[in-house]
Amino acid sequence: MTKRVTIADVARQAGLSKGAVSYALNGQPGVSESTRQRVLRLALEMGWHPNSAAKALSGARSGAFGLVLARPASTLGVEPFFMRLISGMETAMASTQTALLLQVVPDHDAEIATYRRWWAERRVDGVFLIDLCVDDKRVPVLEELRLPVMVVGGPGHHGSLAGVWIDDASAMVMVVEYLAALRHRRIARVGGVPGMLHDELRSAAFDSVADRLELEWSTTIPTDYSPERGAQATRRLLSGANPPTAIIYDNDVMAVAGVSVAHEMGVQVPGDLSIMAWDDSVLCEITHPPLTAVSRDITAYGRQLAEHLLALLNGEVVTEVQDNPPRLVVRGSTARPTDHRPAAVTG
Amino acid sequence: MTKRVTIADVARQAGLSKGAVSYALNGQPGVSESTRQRVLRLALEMGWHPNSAAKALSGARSGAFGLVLARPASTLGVEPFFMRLISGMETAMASTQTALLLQVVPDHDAEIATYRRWWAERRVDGVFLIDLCVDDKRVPVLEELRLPVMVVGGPGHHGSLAGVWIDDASAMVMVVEYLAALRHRRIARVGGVPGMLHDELRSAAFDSVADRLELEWSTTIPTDYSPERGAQATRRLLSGANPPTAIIYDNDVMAVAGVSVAHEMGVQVPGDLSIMAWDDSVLCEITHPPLTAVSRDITAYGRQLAEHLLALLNGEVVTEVQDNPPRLVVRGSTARPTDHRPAAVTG
DNA sequence: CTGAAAGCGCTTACAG
DNA sequence: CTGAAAGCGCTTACAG
Repeated sequence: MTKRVTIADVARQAGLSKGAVSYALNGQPGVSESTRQRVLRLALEMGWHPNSAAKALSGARSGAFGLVLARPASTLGVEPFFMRLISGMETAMASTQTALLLQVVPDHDAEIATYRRWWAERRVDGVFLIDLCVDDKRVPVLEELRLPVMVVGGPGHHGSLAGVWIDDASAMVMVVEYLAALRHRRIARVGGVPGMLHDELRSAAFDSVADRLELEWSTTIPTDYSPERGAQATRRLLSGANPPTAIIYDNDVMAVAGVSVAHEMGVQVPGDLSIMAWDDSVLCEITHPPLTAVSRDITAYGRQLAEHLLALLNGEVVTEVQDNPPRLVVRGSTARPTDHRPAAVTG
Repeated sequence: MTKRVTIADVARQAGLSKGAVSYALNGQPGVSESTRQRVLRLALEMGWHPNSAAKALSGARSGAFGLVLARPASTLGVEPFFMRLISGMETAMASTQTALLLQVVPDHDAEIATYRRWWAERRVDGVFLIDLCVDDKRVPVLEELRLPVMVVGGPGHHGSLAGVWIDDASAMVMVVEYLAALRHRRIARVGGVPGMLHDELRSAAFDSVADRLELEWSTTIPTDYSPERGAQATRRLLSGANPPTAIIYDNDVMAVAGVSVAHEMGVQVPGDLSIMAWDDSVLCEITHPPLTAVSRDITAYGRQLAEHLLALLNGEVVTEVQDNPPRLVVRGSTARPTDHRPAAVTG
């Protein structure tokens, strides 16, 4: 096991040419079924694996997909989202021996430079584009490079690139309707980064449903998804003269931070304040009270994305695919608000 | 930008042979300084990047390090540890254009198969070995493959492989001494998976310091690092006749779960129960009360590991390196225990 | 200091 | 159905 087995070794052992062995191994026509079986068995016995560099150089695929994360290292570890997404992707990629190349960079310019380098180096067969923004400058670059891309997000705003999206807007409607049904009339949202598409979509949906349901009051406070900013937003909301009775947080970590702030300020959850987290995770289950959350199957989403990128490489036409809609998981952090004032609005 | 620039293009443009250009580009002797500068400038202008497959095939490095994570997808996202480690590694790797190949597998057998495949495919120049166990069966395989390896852990138990370790044993002594100084005499530990080296080291250190300090009582409950098991262990500990006054958790997520269980059971933190988390993270800061924790600079650790793996590839001798020791970050979850019984042990 | 040539291990037309 | 050969884009002895 100290020397690597090449296709020439297998060919010699089989008494065939390298070309014939290659055809047999790759399921190409031009070789009899019995020969193919014999070669396959022999390659397995001899412990042959294709040299990935040789394979890539001779025009085949590099056998890797790329994922660039342009978030600060500090934020990265916090949300379970990424690791879930990655492990979902790998589930689908494992069957085709495709590896995942991961790169962490500081910003979108460095991300674009990475795509250009990967393209020139022929490093990857395709990439996943994450954290899609409105007017995203990465999109035209990827279109120009003609690198196969699967966008994590949408709908729309990714030009001619393919993508898989989850319907956050409908989920937001569901969430607000749920809170309204509990008789909440003052609902706040601790949002994400304006300009990021999913944040814009959630904001727009939130505003429109608040309008339609004729809520007494509603507002969105933008954040950078960090627990610090989530806590700060919560303090600001709760110290107003007429605080909200429910807050929707754009991620799990900020929601947990929100619960802590409520505790600190002596605000009862869910008695005085209902709290909702957007992405469900184990964090939502272990806090006290456990958090009602919008749950998306991130692992399945990752799998979908990888499967569609593989399909794209196989020449299938993929444009915009919708993944399963989020579900509402009701736990202990949401309830009908305690009435401190005379009922006015509700009939 | 639609056609990739090769070394032949650069050579033609420069009026040199491909060999000369290669020497110039790689800083090899055999080319004048002025020629080298001219070639370098030209390559940059033309947007040349080496085709990674060609480079790897002609005997050079593949330009990638591999990391296999053999943990279930469910556990993966939860601990911020991995993403921090990874982003630290990438910091060091970015300067040498080395990419990180990430693979998630179900168990150690699949992990070993991945190493064998990567070796045969010449996919990676080296790998990081994580979650080191006592009598780890991955170690002899990697020794046999002669693949450059940097072990994340130790000390010892990794044969002839190189590794970087953090002194968890001393940290455990520091932690227990701190709790003992607060007059805790009944200390429990919610540990990790027996057989994993760092768990064994922490357990041994815990037992020995408990012994030396003549604690009234001490115990370790093993878990799988999941919050469920952490919560379960906490319930068991707190419902005993004579519960501990302090619990040390082997990760942040279980510590947070422990706080929730205490809340549920009406146990005051830190009045009735002091809680300590092993790896500090933003989770420890956002809970109420914020958690006292053992803090390790995971990003720096990742950087160290990558730097040493690069050094190993450059022919430097690396055996066993010790990284900075952990620090104790005192927050609100630890305090002197409220005395419910007549003082007996302390003078 | 420079150029021509072989070779890395595959794939893929092209003849037989 | 099979074999001999060229080629992918680099690196690296080997001559000059």
